[in-house]
Amino acid sequence: MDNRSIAQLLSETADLLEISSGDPFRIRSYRRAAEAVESTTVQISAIAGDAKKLQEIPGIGKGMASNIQDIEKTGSLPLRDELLQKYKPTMLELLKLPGMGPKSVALFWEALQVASVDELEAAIAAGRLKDLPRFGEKQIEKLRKGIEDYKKNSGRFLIDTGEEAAEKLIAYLREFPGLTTIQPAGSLRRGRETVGDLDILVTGPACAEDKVQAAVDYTAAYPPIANLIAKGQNKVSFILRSGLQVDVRLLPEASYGAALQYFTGSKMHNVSIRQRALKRGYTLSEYALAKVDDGSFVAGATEEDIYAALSLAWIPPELRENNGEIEAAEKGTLPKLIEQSDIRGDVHMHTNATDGRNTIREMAEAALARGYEYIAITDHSKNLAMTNGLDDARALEHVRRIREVDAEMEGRIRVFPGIEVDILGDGEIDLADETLAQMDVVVASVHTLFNQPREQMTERVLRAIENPYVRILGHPTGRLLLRREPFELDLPTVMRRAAELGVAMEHNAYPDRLDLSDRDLRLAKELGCKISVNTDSHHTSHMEKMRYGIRQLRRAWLTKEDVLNTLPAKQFLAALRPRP
DNA sequence: GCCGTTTTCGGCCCGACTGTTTTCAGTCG
Repeated sequence: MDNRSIAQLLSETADLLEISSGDPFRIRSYRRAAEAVESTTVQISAIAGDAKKLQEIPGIGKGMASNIQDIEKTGSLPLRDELLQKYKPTMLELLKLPGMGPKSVALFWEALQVASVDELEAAIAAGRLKDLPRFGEKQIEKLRKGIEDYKKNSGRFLIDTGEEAAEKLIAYLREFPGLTTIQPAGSLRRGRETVGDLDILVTGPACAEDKVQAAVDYTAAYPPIANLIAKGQNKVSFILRSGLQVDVRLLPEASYGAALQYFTGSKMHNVSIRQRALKRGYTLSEYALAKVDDGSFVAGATEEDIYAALSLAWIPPELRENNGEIEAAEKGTLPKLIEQSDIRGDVHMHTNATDGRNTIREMAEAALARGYEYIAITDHSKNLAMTNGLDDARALEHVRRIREVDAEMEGRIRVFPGIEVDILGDGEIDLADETLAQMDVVVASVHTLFNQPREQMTERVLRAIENPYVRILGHPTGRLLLRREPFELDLPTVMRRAAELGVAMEHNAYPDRLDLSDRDLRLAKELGCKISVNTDSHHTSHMEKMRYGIRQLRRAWLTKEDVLNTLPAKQFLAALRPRP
């Protein structure tokens, strides 16, 4: 079993323990172990036979090592099975609703025998929550909205989950001789935040009509398949253990480009493209672009051929949403979209001084290895007590250490001192101005403000960015996809003021918290609001998540010029709001 | 349940915020 699945089982056990009001420290151990398994570079299944080796991983002790061995052997662990006798697996789903924690899940179960999102929805509709302690009108309304939102998104997976699943499957398919080109299409290729299912296109000599059956059989034998839905001439559909549905299509080389174009979508883009084809006497299908009158082949081997035959420049998949990209492709005015290699620095990251995993030096080395020219270390401030946030004294001491590391790196990479401060309930920043004055990068973070009316929220954020030391507004929408609704914040007003003040807007690149939607990003550009795309890395390995942020920027038509951290170090600092 | 040591057990990141409380529980990061 892969690390992620093991981590998931441990984490589920922690959730179940919490619902059963188990020992909080024991619960934390399971959570820590889950995190350790997820973030370690060691492949757990490879060393599962050796309890000693397992215990070398920090956070894994004797008991946890034995739990992991049980997981490898049986696919579960005794404690989890035991708890699942008492509670239902669907209760874990309830925890995903905003405002729902283990105590509420336990309460609903004990008082109402409600154990799933559907049952909760029915209970709310029937007014059965009214007599419950702690549940007044507002709480019930919040839950109702939360369920609505959850249902809208459920069934979809975050892009990184989709991408990982795709990469594994592609690696498997590559083992089969004669499959030369294997590529994901659909929303994964378009770089959407979430994917509903995976479309994988395959071609090569082994996909020729008389040979394809062997490749189809091989695909259908992919070990992680939980449920094979269909196996036909050139298509295999299945559901993975994770619940993700996958469609693999094996196509002859001549129609590969047509298929890629067709299955990449989006639907609206394809409708427009096909209309355009018809106007020119062509018809476009997933097999080819052909003449309407005699059906003769025009193009199909590559996407470029097809677009060119329609007098269009090739359109990057991220733009294919029928938002003017076809007109731009016709006129030759498609933007040169930002690329990952344009990014020169990542200016929001944490170290083990607070809740990060690595030292300043380790973060700097990892960033250097990625080819960055600079980073900013922005650990948490004291308000986030749970992260061991820095008070003024510790923050200043941290600045000193960051400067030391900066010197140690001898110019190979710059390491800027910074901090991620919280915006408090009154719009104040939780550290003194004298402390902030020592920082190159002050990220004022919205993420601790919750559940507030839109006006109040907006007012506090506006107040916070008036602080002259604040240079970047962090987590501007506090958006955690599939988990919570976006903050109620008057974003245009905030962006307008940020633009006036020269405060940059952060776009968090992390897949589950891509802060700004395509629309938000376009709006920022329109309003002249500067954008910095950061990973908020808590571990050296998190820096690679930058690519998801870049995809999102591309979807919003942004170019290198629209993003601050494509600038060299000095210009980057100069482009931020001037310090008092 | 882990860790570190005091080698056998005690300590383990906690403060803000909300809604429903009439003094606080639950959730969040």
